[in-house]
Amino acid sequence: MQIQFIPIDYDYFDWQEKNYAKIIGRDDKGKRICIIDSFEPYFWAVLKPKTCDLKIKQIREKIEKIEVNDKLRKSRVIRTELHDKKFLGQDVNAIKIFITNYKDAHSIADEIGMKEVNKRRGYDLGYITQYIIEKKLKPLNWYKIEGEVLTDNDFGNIINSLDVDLCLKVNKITETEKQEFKPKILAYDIEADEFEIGKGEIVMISLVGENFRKVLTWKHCSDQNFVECFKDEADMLEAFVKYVKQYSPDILVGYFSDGFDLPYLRARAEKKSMKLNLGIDNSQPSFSRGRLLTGKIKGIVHIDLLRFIQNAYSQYLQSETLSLNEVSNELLGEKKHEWEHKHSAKVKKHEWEDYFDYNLQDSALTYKLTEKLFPDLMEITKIVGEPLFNVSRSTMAGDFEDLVIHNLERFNEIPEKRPMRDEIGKRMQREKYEGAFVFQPVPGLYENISFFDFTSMYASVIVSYNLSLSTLTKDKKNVYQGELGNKKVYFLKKPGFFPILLGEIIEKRKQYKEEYKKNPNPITKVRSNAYKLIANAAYGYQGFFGARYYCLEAAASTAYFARQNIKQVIDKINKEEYQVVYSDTDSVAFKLNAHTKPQTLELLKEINKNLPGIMELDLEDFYKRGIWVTKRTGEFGAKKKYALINEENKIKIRGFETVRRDWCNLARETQNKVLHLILNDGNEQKALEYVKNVIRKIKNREIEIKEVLIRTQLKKSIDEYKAITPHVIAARKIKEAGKPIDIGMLVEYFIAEVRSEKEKKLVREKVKLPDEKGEYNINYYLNNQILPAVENIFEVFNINIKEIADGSKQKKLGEF
DNA sequence: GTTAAGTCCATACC
DNA sequence: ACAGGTATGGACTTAAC
Repeated sequence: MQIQFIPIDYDYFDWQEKNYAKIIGRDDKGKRICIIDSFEPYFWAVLKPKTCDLKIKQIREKIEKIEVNDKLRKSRVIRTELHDKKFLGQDVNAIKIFITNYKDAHSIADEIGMKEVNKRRGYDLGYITQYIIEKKLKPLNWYKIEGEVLTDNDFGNIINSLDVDLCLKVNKITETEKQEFKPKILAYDIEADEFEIGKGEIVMISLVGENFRKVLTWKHCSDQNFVECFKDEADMLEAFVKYVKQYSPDILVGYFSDGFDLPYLRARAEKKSMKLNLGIDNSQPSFSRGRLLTGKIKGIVHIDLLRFIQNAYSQYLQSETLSLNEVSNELLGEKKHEWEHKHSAKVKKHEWEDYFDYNLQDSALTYKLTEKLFPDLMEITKIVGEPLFNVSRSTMAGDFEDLVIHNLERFNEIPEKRPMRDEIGKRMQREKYEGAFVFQPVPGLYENISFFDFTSMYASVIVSYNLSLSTLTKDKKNVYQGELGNKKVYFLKKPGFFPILLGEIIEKRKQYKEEYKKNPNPITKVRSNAYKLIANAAYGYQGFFGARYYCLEAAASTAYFARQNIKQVIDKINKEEYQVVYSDTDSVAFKLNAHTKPQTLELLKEINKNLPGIMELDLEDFYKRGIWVTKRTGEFGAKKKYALINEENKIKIRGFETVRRDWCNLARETQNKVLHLILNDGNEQKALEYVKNVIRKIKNREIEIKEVLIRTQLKKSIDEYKAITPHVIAARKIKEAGKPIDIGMLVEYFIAEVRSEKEKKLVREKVKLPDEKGEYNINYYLNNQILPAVENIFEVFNINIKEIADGSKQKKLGEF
C-alpha cells in the first residue's frame, strides 16, 4: 500500500527488545495515520590515529562480544563496521557499533575502554533524532510512504489501542514536492478557584477550534449555545476529553498550559480518581521536568504557545509582558475580555455570563495566535529537523544545535557529545570576554543624520572569518587571527561545517528577503524571518556553556572581528568628512554635514566593496534630527540612550525611561511628550511649557493613582533578596493580603505620603499597593520620577529644569 | 550621624 | 541550565569619617 504522509508527532516503543518509531501524521485526505518504522541504532568509537589494522580487528572483535544486562532487558552489540569519518574536521578511523536497543547505548559505550579508542560519540542523540537522521523522515514535510497495513495483533496491543484511520509498517520513504499543510488546531483554557495547581476546583474549560467553540462548566448553567453544563467536575472533565477526541486535533494548544492548565487538569482528574486519557492510545498526559514542567500527550502535539513566544519571539515584540492580553493586543489587535478573577462562590448570578465569555475569549485568542504563528513554527521545524513538539519549546540556541546535528552527515562528521556536568561547571566559571564596541556620544541635538548597520553582523563575522570549534587551530599559516583575552587564537581558512551551515542559513535568508521585497506575501516573509532568527542564534550558541560545539575562542573572536569592522567603518565615514555621532555593536549614526543622500549611498557602496567575506553594511534610515543626552552622573554622553525622528516624522526612542517599564506612566509619558515636541520642533520651547504644566498638576494632586504606579518584576522568591527594595516590600504586602505572588510577576505599587518624613526616610517605607488608601508622595514623584526623566534632555538646551521646578515651588500654585 | 563608595537589582541595547 | 557582552540608573548597604 502507498500513501501521501506528513509526519507530525514522533514517539517510539520497544517490542521484543528492539526499538520502533511510531509516527503520527496525516495523509493528503486529512486522515490520521500511524506509521511504524525502525532502524539499527548505533554509535561511534573514534580510534587513535595510526592504530594498526591488526589492533583494529582485535578491538572490533572485543566490542562485538559486549553484552549488558540490566533488570529490564539484555542488550548487545550486533555488529561493527570500520569507516573513514571526520571528527571536528579531522580525518579519523571510526568503528560504527550497531546495538540491539538504543537505550543501552550509554552502558555499552561505558564497556569500551581500550586505550586505542580515543572517543565514544553519538550515544547521546535520542532515538527520534537518530531515526529522523537515518530515515530522512523530516517533520512537517510530505512523503510518499510504501508499506504494509498493520492489524491489531502486530506489535502486541500497540496498534489496536490507537485511534487512527490506518497504521502502516514502512517499506519505503520518498520525499515529495507537496508543501501545504494546515494543521487542525484546538485551543483550550481552564478557570479554577485557586491558582495553586490542583488546589481548587476547575470551574470551567473552554475549547476553540475551526467552527468549534465550547465552554464546559458545572457550577452554573447558561442559555448561550456555546456553554454546556455538567452535573459535577468529573463529568465536565470527561466531556473535555470526549470533545478533544472528537475534534481530533493535530495540535492542542494553551497559553502557559505546560505550567498551569494541563497539570491542573491532570491533578483534578487524579483527585476524582478518573483518567485524563487524552492520548490517541488513551494514555494520560505525561510530564517531564527540566527547568520547566513540560506536558506531553501521545499522538497530539501539545503546545504551550507562551514558551514558543518566549524563546523565539519575545525580543521582537514591543509588549512589556508576555501575557496573553498584551501579546494578543500587539499581534492580533484584540484583547482579553474584562474579568476580575474571584472564587466561584463569590461570582454573582448575573456575572456568570461574563465569566464564560472571558474564558471563551482566552481560548479564542490562543487559537488565533497559534494560527498566526504556526507558519513560523513550521518553518523553523523544517529548517531544524526536530519534531514540532520539541521545536515549540526549544531555545533558538538549541534550535541551532539541532540544525547542526541534523546536517552532520553531509560533512561525514561524527557528532560531538553534550557536555557533562563537570564540564558545564568549568565553562560557567570562565571569565567574561570582551564584547561589543559602543561609541561614546557627545550630548546634543543633531540634524541630518544617517544610520548604517550590518546585516546579521555576528553571524556574518562567524562565516567570513570561519570561526568555530572545528576550525580552531594551532597553525599560524593560512589562518585568521582572533583573540580571547590577551591570547591570540587562530582559525583555519578552509571552511568548517559550522560556518558553512551558518552561511547557508544567511544565504537563504537573503534570498527570501529579496523575494519578499519583490513579491510581498506571508510565506516569503515567514521564511525570511525564520532564517534570520536561526542565524542570529549562532553567535550566542558558541559561547553557551551547554553547547556541544562550545567554542569560547570563536565567540570571543566573533566580538573581536566585529569591533574591528565597525571601527574601520567609523574611521572611513569620518575620513570622508561626515561626522560619526554614535555607534553600538553593528550600527553607526553620523551627520551628513555638507553631503547629499546620493553621496551617502555612494559611500555605503564603497564601504561594502572593501568588507571581508559575506559582511554587508546596509542603510537603516535617514533622520531629520536626533538627540543624545548626558549620563545622570558625570558630564559624558550616555550610551544606549537616544531618540530620532525620520523624514516621515516617525520617532524612534532607545533606552530612555519612556521605554522602561519600571518607571511610572506619568514619567514615561511626560518624557515621551518632551522628546516628541523637541524632535518635531527642533527646539525646547513647547516641551518646557508642557513639563511646567505636569509639575503644576503633580503639586495640585491632579494626577490619578494609576499614572504613578511603578511596576517591577519579581525575579526571585521574596526571601532570596539580599537588598530589600521597594518592590520586595510591595511583594510582601501582596503576600500578606493573601493574594497570589510568584516569581516572574509584575509587582505594582506607588510611593505614598507618610506622616513623618523624618522617621521614614527610605523609599521602601512609603510603599503602598494600588488599592491601599493614601496619597501619592509629591516630592518623590517630582524629584525621583518626573525631573530625572527630563532633566538631561533640557540640559542639552542649557536649561536647568530642577531650578525651575524649585522656583515654582515657592511661587503660588496659581501662577502656572 | 552623615556621606560616599560599593553592591544589588531591574531593565534596556544590540 | 536551557544564547552572549555592554550599559544606565535607582535604592539599599556598608565603610569611613
